[in-house]
Amino acid sequence: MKSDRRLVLLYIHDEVSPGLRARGGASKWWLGKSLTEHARHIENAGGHLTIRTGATKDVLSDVISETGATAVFWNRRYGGPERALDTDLKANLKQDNIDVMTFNGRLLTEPWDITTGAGTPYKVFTPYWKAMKAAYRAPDALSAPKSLSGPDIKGVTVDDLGLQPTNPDWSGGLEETWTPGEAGAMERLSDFLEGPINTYADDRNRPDLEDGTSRLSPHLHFGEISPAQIWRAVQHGISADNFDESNAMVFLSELVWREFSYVLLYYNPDLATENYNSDFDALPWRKDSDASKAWSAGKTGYPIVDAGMRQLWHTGYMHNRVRMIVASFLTKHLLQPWQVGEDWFWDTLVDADQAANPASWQWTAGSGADAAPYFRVFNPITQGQKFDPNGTYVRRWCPELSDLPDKLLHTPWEADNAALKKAGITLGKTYPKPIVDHPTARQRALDAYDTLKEKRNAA
DNA sequence: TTTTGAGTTGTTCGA
DNA sequence: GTCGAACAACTCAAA
Repeated sequence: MKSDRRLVLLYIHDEVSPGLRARGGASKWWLGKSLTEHARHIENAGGHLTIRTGATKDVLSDVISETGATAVFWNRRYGGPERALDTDLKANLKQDNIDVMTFNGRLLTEPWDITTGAGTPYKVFTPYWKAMKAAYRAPDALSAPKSLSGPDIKGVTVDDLGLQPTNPDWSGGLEETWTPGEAGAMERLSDFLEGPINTYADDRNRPDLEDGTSRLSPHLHFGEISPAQIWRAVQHGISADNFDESNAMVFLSELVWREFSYVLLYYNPDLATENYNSDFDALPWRKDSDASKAWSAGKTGYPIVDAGMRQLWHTGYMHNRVRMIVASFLTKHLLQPWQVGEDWFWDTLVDADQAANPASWQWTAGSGADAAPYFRVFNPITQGQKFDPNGTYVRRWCPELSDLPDKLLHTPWEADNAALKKAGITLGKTYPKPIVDHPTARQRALDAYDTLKEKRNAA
């Protein structure tokens, strides 16, 4: 690029173009923090981030006429409505003789790059993962531009976007949990690489451990760190013998699950609303808003489930193991449509992602790609005992159960009156009775899922 | 074209 | 307490 060319750094806050899914509350909070950080970073480098609101098409055309810009650059998006908008935008700009260049800033590879031998997109994770390992080499990092000078055109402030919650401000727990922005992301990565990566294969399943997982998902989602950076850092560590290779590869495989979700989204734009496997259209969900309300409020009476839902509400995050447990509980024990859970997560997760969130919900429900077999119904009691063996996680998020002995912590309904009294618990008052009986609910789920089999056989 | 082996994360039951 | 088998059948991916 010629050195006399100047750059307008522009963020368009577009809430009006058709088809876009409105951001959830937790996502808005993170976005606001992240934009503030990003703007500060750019100011420090001598540049300026311009923020505008409105339809992307209109904003861009204004900015082009104000500045005389001759080219526009952006990173590609993969959701259906986003692709339609971007394709249209590109065509219009080209018609006006504006150069357009788009880049992959979000993924390791484009969703269409890695295909089966037959040229079709992968639908099973393991062969996709093998192909990715064989094909992908992280590019070397480019150095940051020396100067970011550009015209300082008018825009709005981050505050003007109204992204922070007020009345009530529920963001305290998020605030104390996260450091949005590139610096926070880099710190998370280096902390993770300094130790936890070497025990990742087992410890990633332990919600009671503070550092079992990387917790990079929201940073990845908002582009504060790229999967290529992570891949490169991990590969370097493996080559230098700094990391235990098998543990490190499990971590990379999780990064590739994220890629796989984007393949699914790219080829299935309705991923967040429609069953990937349409057989599931016939599944007799129960529509029970009391049940789903108890679930989202963390009042099911199953401690590991409630702990997870409260961690989510408080911090905008839930440990991955617990996500599977609560998702299985909602879709199987309570037989609520997976979309109900997907929606709730969309609103409350700081890492809510249009590919990973629906892909994971569908995986758990059984309707997704490479999904869990229908008879796999997580037992919320044994999962709690296995992965939160000392009850640290449950005690943290359900403090009203704290004084129960470890042995009863995941089954408070089995405590006798003396034990309950000693722990200061009144079931049904200070902590709910189980909303469903596990064996009964499990059987009900298996029966409901069995009807799909019958329908298939009849067809 | 046909065949073959395999497929994220579990639970329960009975020996 | 531990261990292996059953829980289904289907689709995918590659040979």
